[in-house]
Amino acid sequence: MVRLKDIAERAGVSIMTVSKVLRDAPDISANTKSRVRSLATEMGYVPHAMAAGLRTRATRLLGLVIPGVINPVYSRLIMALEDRAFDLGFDLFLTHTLEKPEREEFALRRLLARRVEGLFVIPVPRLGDTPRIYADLERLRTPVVILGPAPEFCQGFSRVATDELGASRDLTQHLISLGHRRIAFLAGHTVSPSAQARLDGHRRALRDAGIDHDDRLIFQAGTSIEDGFQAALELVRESLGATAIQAVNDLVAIGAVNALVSQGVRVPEDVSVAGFGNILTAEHARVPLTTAREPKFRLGVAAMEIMQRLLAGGPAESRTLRAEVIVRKSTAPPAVNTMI
Amino acid sequence: MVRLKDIAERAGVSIMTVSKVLRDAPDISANTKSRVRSLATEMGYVPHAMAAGLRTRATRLLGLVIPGVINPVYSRLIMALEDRAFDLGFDLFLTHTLEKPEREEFALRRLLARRVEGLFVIPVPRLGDTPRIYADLERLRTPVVILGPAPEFCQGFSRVATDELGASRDLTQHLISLGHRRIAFLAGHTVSPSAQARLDGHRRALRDAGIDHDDRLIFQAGTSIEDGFQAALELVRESLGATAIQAVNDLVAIGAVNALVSQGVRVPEDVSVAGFGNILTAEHARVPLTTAREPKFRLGVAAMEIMQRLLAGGPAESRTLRAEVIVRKSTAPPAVNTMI
DNA sequence: TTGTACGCGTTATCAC
DNA sequence: GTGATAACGCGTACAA
Repeated sequence: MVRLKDIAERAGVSIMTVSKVLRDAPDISANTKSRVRSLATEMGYVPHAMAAGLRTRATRLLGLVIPGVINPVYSRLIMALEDRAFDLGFDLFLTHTLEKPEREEFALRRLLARRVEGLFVIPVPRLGDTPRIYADLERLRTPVVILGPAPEFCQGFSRVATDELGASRDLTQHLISLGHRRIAFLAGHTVSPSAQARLDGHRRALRDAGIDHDDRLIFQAGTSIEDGFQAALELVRESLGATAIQAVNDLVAIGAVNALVSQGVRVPEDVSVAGFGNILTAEHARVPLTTAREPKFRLGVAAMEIMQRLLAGGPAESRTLRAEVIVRKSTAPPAVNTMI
Repeated sequence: MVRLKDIAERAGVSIMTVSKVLRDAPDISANTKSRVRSLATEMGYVPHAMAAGLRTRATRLLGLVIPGVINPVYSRLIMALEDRAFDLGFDLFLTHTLEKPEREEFALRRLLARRVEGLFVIPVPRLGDTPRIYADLERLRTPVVILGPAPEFCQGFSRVATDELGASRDLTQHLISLGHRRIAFLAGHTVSPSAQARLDGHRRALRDAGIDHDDRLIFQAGTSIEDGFQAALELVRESLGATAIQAVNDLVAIGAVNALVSQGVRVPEDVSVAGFGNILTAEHARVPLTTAREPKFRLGVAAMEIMQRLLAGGPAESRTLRAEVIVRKSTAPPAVNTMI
């Protein structure tokens, strides 16, 4: 590889002069600049960012530590994150924890050895004390932004997250505003805090609207298309008079739509279906659904904004963003004679 | 940050000795080793990988240049890639091209400046001559593995890809083996080479089985759930006597299932539906579908294998992997009296 | 406007 | 077994 030294020799100037030219320093004559520049191009010079970083003590490196890119819930967030970081001149390391604590610890230590200036982390959930590596991160004052719900031991770090309860409430309110009074809720797994928050939001909206909630309308579904399918089938069998369905996520909602149409129920003419839009991207989920899409894009931008302030020496800060309800050619007011 | 120098001073030995201890060199006394090691731990020493890399001229850095992690088609591949790279001690840069040539070029140049030892690239498709950056990569002899279908100007590089034609043919053969003779095909966009390959595979299977292909059974769909829905509706309207449907991908297939059940057609009892399994992960697509899943995991492993050989100085090599047909409680032989 | 001296944190080499 | 010296490629500080 071509070094500054090589260019300097061929140009008959010092290394320093070449270095200054390539960084466009003001104290170099136009003449020298053009000569050195064309030589650099001709010789195919590629700067050595790491060597420069060693000298300047600034690596412009960031680390992303997530369970895995296979989880589509976070892909928008990651896109936005990388996009902003790239434009700001940072390069981003990608590491997967696979939800394994040892692997997370190992990955973080390796990134520290790379001298990353900051870290974006989706922590591996675990019980017990603060893991050693997290204590180390705090001690080293490494800028860290936690993405999404943070476990207990991450309280000291900055954080960006979605207001899931609020989004779910908004979704229910939307259905209520259309005139729906009996809304079935296909819930997720009870152990999931996020699923719980969505159920809570749903309940709060009902309460705020003065609607008695009927616990029979709440079904334990799960998180997949098939889970939604089965739950909706059961719902139809029980004939509870629901005119709308809200699902814990969009996959469950799609399953519900499948089940409904298979039973001759039209969507959304007869029954409205709404769900939290995590998994399927807008381009794919072209089914008659109303979704509360998590503002993942804005989340990514916010995360990078916070990172910048941390890098500038600012204190930890957290932000919770509201989701937006997106109505896709879809939700309808309750049909007069059709109930399930 | 603690440096070797700091440890050396406190331990009363030379920097060199500390360096050797931490790399577990054989020519250091057990005594010195344990003393220096405990001191390093106590002082919270974190090695400086970049400085070491500068000296050894080995960065153990790889770059991943893809359109965006939002595209679920490649997420499994990326998972496997990162996993293997990590275990082998490589750290991975993530950069998005967003399908923009300028951005791709810029990203690649930045990674070269980081002195990555190799690159995994999903190239931005473009017409015309070999882009400058690709010519540079060849000239620099940078180890590059192209992921997926490669444009003309990437012929010189290594490559891993799926045999899409073969997978589609396998899928059709599976349907044929169940007794289906009239199989509708919901095709993708004609400009997509990949969609074209899948159609070709379908046709070849029909021909090999001696089945006349009826062009009316081929529908232009697209790539989304909604596209599949519309195409299947039209299929039902036209009453062509199909007993099975094969879709260009799993989203289109799901849309088709939706459409069928909405028309009172049972799946898979009445009509079998099959599709290429790209988008939805196995955990999510729990609908009655048969899929030919691209062996993304194996693709990622293969990509890293090739990269290792390139790093060792080996020549460019390419591998095409077969997909596997996965039958999910799904495809059924043709029903006697039900045709669409 | 250009050049010299030195250091960033580490390791290869070879002498002791 | 241990350490002195130089070098990796570059940039800061200051002198010329």
